[in-house]
Amino acid sequence: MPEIRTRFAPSPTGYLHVGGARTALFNYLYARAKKGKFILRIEDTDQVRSTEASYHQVLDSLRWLGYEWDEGPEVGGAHGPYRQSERLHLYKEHADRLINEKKAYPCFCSTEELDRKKKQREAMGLPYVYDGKCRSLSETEVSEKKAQGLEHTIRFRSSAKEILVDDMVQGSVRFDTALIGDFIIVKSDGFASYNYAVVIDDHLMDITHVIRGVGHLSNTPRQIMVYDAFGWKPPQWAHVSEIVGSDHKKLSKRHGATPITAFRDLGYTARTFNNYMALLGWSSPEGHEYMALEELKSQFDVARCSKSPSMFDVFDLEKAADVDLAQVTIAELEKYLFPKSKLNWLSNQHIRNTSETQYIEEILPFVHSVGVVPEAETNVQNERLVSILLSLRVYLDTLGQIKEYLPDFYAPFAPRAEDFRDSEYFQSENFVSLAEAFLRQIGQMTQGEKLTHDAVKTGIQAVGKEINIKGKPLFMGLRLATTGRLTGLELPVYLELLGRERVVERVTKMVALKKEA
RNA sequence: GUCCCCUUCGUCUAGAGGUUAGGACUCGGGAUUUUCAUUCCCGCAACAGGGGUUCGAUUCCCCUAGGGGACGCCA
Repeated sequence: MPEIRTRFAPSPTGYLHVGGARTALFNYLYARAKKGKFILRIEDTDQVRSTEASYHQVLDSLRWLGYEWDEGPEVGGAHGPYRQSERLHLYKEHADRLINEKKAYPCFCSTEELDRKKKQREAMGLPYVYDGKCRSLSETEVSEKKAQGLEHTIRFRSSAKEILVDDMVQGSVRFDTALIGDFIIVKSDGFASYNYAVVIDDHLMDITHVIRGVGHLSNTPRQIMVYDAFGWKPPQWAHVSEIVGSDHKKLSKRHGATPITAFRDLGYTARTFNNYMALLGWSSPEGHEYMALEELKSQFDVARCSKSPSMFDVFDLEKAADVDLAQVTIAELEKYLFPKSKLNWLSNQHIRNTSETQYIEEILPFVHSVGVVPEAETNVQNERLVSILLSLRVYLDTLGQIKEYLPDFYAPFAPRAEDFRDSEYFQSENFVSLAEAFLRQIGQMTQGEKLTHDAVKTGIQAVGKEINIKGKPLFMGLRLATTGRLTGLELPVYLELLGRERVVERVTKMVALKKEA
């Protein structure tokens, strides 16, 4: 059996979003699952819209996601070059061959003329098909027109027949080529058009499986005609369902066509994203949902892909009305995410299940950007930072959320009386005696002794005995007195991480606040 | 308009001609946690509608409705 070769062929006309990334993922996974090769090809024949910046963005995104390509730009390979703009000679050669064999012909019809005819057909309620005006131009007519300097395109000469697309996902789908007509394979600027270039490239690159969005299904008969004209064998087709936004429409700027890098910047890991995207339209035969890339690489099969579209449902569109989610800042974008999405749940699972070292390594850049931890302490050697980060990880849906928690441990403590006006524990008459008793307990500890988990526990018990309260009032009162908050980590852990000095400072400030009030 | 595709809990999905239609996220309730969270248990919630075929259809066929996609010198 020949080696399986898949490819991802983005056009560098924008950034990579979830739709494109998922197509890349499927191609990558299929190649890996079948021990084949994954090829990256850049389709930059649209001279107007392709940009170098976009090219770099796309590669950057692909690298972040971890889809190392076996052949492609910046890696090379035996089937290069891998940018269509560098393969022009190949398209030319093959187009000449088709013209010589009378399977293609030059067309001098102007855009205006074509537009007019198209509108006429539309007005009659008919699908637009090229009328074949230039189909039987004689050679002398052709050279005359060329001599006049008229621009021309090259059209493929199609014949009416039925074409059966045998698709691994869609099944057998029939198309009538009479509805397609003679389509353009070379544009007047001399560049190959998509439906033609893709065939030349896929054939020359020995692509065995074309996995792409179902939007391409109706292009497939055109491509099959080109394969037939050359006498080549078409690849296996696999047209996977499109990903739609919460509005049930194809991902658009407003509805989730957010650059994949935005999710990276928010603090979702590539592991999370790959796992989540794999679940959009595919399911593991074992029914697993939480999966590492390794499992995906061995289990994925395009044959298990669903035909129905899946919704990328992570944004609250009610909130995001009139907002272009592809343009807003990361901080802004975060506000429009559903906090309880499956994506967040998966992300949390991945954060808490990775190794401690990997987690620390990955979160450090985010810690850095919060800006409250002193530069000198922002490293893996800092025990306090590391303990804090490890205690907090169960709470994080994204690495970026660390910014919610860090200031509590590092920023100056400045409680304000109005924040506690409605707190029953702060208003309680026991509050001061409770706080002071705890302060005395800490004071009894020898100089320099660390406020450990256990020391806090025994301290709390002693306070309870002394003041003669127990239960919730004891704990909540002390929590408020020592942290200025009613929620957070388990109290002993919390105080240990805060450290003796900070705890003393907090209790002192809280007591002062209470006495003032 | 023409052609193609789709429709299982709110969402991601499993499923097979006979199942109490399963799981996950969310949501609700409870237990544990002397807080929130975590964890655990329980629960709510779906086969778009109508016709066939069949002993039996959510599963196969047809129609309707709704949705999506394609119909470019874009890819």
